[in-house]
Amino acid sequence: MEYQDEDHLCFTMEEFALATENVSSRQRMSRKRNYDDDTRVYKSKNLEIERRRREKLSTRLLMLRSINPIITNMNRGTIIVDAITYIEKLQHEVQRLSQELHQLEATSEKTAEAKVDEIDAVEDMKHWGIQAEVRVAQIDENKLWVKIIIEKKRGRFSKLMEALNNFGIELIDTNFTTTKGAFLITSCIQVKDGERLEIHQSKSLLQEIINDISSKSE
Amino acid sequence: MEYQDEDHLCFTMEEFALATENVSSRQRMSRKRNYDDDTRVYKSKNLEIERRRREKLSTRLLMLRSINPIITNMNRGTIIVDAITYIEKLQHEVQRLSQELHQLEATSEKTAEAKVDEIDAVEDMKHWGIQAEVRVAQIDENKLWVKIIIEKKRGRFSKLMEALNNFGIELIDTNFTTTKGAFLITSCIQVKDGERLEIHQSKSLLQEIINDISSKSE
DNA sequence: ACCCACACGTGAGGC
DNA sequence: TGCCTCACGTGTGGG
Repeated sequence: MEYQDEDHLCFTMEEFALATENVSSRQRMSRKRNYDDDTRVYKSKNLEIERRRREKLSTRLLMLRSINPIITNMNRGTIIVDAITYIEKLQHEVQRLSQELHQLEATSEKTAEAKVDEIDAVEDMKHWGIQAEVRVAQIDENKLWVKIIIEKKRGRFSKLMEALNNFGIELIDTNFTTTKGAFLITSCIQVKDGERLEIHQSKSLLQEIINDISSKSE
Repeated sequence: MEYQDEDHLCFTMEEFALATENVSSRQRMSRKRNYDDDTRVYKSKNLEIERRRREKLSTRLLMLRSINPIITNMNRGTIIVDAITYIEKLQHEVQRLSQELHQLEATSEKTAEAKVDEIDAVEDMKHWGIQAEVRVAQIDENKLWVKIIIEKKRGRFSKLMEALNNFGIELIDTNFTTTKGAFLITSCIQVKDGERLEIHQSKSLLQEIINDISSKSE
């Protein structure tokens, strides 16, 4: 835009030489830079190259200025210092965000990790050769802790609930999760008042119920 | 480091003038820049100012180079283009991180927001006249989050499971707890494939189911 | 020898 | 007016 044309450049060079040396007796050089009939005029070889270099650098500075939103001045120096402050701000923001994200992931990844663990457990179970797992532990005289893993099929859970209810087993606290291809049920169950609770019997009963459900839904 | 001292600078300037004009008759200028006894030597007024400006700009460029870790070359132009690419990379990283964070927050905040939305639904439930509480929030296009509080009565939970199963509702994750006189069920449910999921319909359906169960077990 | 990048001093122009 | 920034052409040193 404010670039002078070639002639004016040459003229400026001449003026520069004149002002530098204050020589008035020298004849004026030709307007065309490529003329070399006048051997007094020295033309540097890397004139255009230097011109391209300056142009490229200016373009890059303009690009640098264009991508950061915080600009205080159009100056060549302030472009750089603005870029520096912007880079620092971005670095701090990245650090803050990654830290925040990491912190937030730490809380929500526990479930994912647990799920992954369960998936692995299910995979291990398939290696183990049995599709259903029943574990029973006694909590107190009429409470049991139960863990059940069965194949995931529609309606099995409600049937299991119904069967347990029919056998007088009451679920106190239950946690029920589906992972790919399996139900995982952990529950604290309680037998009816008056009935005696024996861990092996309960486990057999649970296995019978599960077998019944599995055979019916096959 | 490769900065020449003042004397050499002056000498370079003299050499530059000599080479430019090829004047051999002129006497050599003094080494000190501030001498002006030789009036032939033209000294621009903004020489030191320009020198400070260049020095400052060079320093800022070095600072700009020092804060970005990715440097391909020591060149003045590559410093700028490296800064540009680094800023772009930082911008993308900030955008990615914030988006990820926002997305992660949305999963945990959606339930809260939905809960707030459903609170007035719960208020409507009191008009319905039954002690049961049903809250429904949408997780994604075919998943709902459900919270149910009903009176604790034997077999209600299994009946509820059965009813839900009959209506094509599948329980993915369920947490079931009995406290004094009540069942508390929170569950992530999923409708059958092909069925469309509408939150108010699902809530009405749940309310009907619970109402039916409650009336039958009265 | 060439090429490239940089520093230099200076004029032009804007405020 | 002065101050400040920029573009210019050139010399120079390193590869």
